[in-house]
Amino acid sequence: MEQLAIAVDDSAPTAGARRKGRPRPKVAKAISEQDPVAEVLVDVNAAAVDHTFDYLVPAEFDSAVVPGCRVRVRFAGRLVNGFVLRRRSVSEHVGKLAAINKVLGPDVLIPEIAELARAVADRYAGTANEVLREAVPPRHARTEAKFVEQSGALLNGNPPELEEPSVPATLDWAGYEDGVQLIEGLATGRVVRASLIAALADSGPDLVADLVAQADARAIVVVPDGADVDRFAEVMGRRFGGRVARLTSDQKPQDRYEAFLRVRVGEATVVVGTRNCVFAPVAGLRLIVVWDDGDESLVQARSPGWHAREVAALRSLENDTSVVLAGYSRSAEAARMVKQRWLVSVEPGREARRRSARVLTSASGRADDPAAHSRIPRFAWEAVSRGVAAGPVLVQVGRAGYVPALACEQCRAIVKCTMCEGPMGQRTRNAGFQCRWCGHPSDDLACAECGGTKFRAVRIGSERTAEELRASFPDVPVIVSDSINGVQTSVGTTEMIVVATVGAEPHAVGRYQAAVLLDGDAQLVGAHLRSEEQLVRRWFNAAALVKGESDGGVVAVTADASHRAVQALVRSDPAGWAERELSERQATGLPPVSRCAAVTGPADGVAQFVQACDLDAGWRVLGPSPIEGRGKHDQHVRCVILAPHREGARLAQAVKGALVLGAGGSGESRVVVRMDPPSVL
DNA sequence: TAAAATGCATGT
DNA sequence: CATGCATTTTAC
Repeated sequence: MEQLAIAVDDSAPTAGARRKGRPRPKVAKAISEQDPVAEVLVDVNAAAVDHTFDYLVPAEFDSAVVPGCRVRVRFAGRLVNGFVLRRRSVSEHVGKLAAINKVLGPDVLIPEIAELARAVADRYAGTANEVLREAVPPRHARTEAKFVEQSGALLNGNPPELEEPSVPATLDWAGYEDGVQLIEGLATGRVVRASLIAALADSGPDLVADLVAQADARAIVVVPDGADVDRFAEVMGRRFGGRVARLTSDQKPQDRYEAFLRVRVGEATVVVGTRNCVFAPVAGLRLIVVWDDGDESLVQARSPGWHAREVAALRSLENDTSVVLAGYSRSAEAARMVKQRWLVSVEPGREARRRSARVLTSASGRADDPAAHSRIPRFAWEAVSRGVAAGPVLVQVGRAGYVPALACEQCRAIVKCTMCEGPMGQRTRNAGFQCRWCGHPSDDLACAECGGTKFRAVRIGSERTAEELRASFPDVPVIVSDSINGVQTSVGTTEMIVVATVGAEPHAVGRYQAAVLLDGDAQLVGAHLRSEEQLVRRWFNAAALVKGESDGGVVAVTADASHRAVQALVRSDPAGWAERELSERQATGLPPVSRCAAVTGPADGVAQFVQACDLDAGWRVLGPSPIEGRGKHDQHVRCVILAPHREGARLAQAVKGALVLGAGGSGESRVVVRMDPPSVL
């Protein structure tokens, strides 16, 4: 083939600097002989440009332009980054091709992840770019240099020597129904997909380490937050040594990129991290574990809002990788997957369940004496008092602060913020009144309904709970772990009372002697679709922090003892609870039985958008209904489109189609579309 | 998304 | 028929 020489405009766009009559110099650049065309996914976030564009490969970059490398290209007049996905001999594009401007480092995006990003974008009606931005951490050139040979490629091809993983399982898997099958299935290299409910007495990291060991120590472990990463990575590190890498969102850019590259070159094959690590390019990946998949931090915050559980499922399908959703409870989604037989259920048998703490409810103790108008009912109080004689005691509360919500003493109306309608409260004992949403302070508060100026607390926060406990147990240290005082990740074995908001419970070394779960009733009535599911999840997570019954471990729940959520805890039966919850959602046709698209924005924009979607006649459209006015978006509405789960792909396609046509609008009239948001209704 | 291209009402 | 602003189209 003759050498291609094409006039290439490679000068940077210098606006205004160009003078008339003197055309910009065009230099003829040599183009690669072999496969001169590169398909580039440009980093421009618009549904309409969510596909590759062809560029010419200058001969000087011939060896560096490989699938998966980052490049800089001229697109629509500006220089943008992009990933090379393929090289080809010819282009289908009829117009002129521009040349790649610059190559930014080695191939960090492996084909498997490029395909996964595409699949995730399709599933969520988003773009591959917005997925890749989080799947591949930002480049850090100095760090990268350490991993790159002179050729400009990652030192690949000669995989590093890895120490053999320690293989044996350390826990009693026979105590789990179908536990042995799970372990053996992994060990023999089969693709297994399971929903694993951990026995409250077993440690999560130990369980997961067993699974990882069976999978050849080629695994990804996704956990909700940084504290979990530390706990899990420590145990993994003990068993798999240098093969473990942490990949979290709170790492500094260098550390994060270094960990990523250690995985990319095959030096690390066990990844423990927060949600983004589900995209880690582990060589020969065998298993993905998602821990506590009901936790909403596993949902990507930005658009398109993918869930690590779903990404893991897609990756498992595309790549024949085993997947285990594990935790002390079971999400409604996991229950659905079990029901569909896509996942097998692995749960503790009778004996294993018996090793957990004893659960006390108001039905199990003596009735309260009438004088007790205290925050903590008598039976729970006794649990604290007995427990704290022997070790740390956890008190789980619903909200942070002193008084999270106030009501007018006369008319009982909840006192709302004059700026944003948010609930007014007090953060600490001596603080003034302040809005919990927007922080707007108010010294002279008056009831909006009747003008009353006397109020009573309708909710009690962590701060005031701690105050009561300090008064009752003057000799015992009481610490608070919440968003105001800071979140404590662990406490020791000494006697103390730990007041923590849900999700902020420190782990106790050697576990708590007792736990008291307050505010359950309040969380059960505010009923959003998922509030009960979240509560059950938090209860089981808290119960797993407590010693077993044989060591005197006690969990006291103050919520209505007849409620099925409480019953699930008493019987230690999260699977049964999830199954029942699922059949209830089945009856109402709500997620996860259906897939949904939530469209939010100004009323006319939302209506136009829904109109523009090519909806199936069988799908349901809920709304538009006004959304809670926080700040200035109070005119906004929301429509929810519901489709049967099996038609989810078509729903995403319909929504994406409208987005591509620009039906999303722009500026003030822009609408936001989310597939399967964690909270509908 | 951001620029370019086209459409369309308004004004001389 | 020019001019400004809105809408649509295109980007390699």
